Amino acid sequence: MREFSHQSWPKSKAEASRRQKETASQIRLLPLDEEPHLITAVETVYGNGSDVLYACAVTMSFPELEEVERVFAEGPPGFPYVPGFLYFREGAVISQALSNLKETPQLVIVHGHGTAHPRRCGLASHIGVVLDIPTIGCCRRLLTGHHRELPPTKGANQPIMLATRQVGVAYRSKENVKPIYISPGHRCDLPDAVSIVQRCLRGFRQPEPLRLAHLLANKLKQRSEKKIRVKPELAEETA
DNA sequence: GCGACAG
DNA sequence: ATCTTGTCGC
Repeated sequence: MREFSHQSWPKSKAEASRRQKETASQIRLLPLDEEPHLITAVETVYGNGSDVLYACAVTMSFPELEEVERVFAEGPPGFPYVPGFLYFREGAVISQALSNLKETPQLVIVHGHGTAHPRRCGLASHIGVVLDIPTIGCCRRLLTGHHRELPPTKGANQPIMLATRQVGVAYRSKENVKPIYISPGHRCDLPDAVSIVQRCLRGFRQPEPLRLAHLLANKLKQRSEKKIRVKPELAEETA
């Protein structure tokens, strides 16, 4: 996939905020220009103690949802964790993982928000603009905005409102389970974002590509950190 | 000033 | 995100 164009990372929240406003002006929320055949999901997990991020990107056929490719990357965060500024923390390692893909997908689902963001430029939107690819943000928790309560039934949904604008959808992807939060990132609109995520569900809370990316990113992390765990009460005997 | 706050 | 065992429910 397209090579990541290196950027400098901001040194302050003010600078980061300014970058987001500039980037937001480049976001295009239009219907997908083609039915995707390949969908990639990318997810990052955090190392224990060590300051390392582990990213995994998984490509699946669509709508069959069979895995076709998995790639990884790891590296240091580019920014401290500050709610609203995830791109500057995870963007580099995510871009690196995506650049390892042999085949370019027609759409990328990012674990994070798209336009459901204080400056309407969440992780998914920023990744989409920088790499010029269609993206969707799919998140487990709300960062900003509000929505009415959802019935417990699968498929229930409510608009996520930011001031008077709808920036996404709270969607009950599984009965009696907390909703997921869907918002378009770039080169995709809200109806298409919701439709695609719906069609990626396979009985779990998270859409299948994201669920798999999460599992594999954690597998990479555990292999990389080679943890040796011993039950405390058995430590003496073992030692 | 206070609360809220993706990973 | 993570620290954390068993447990309740589909």
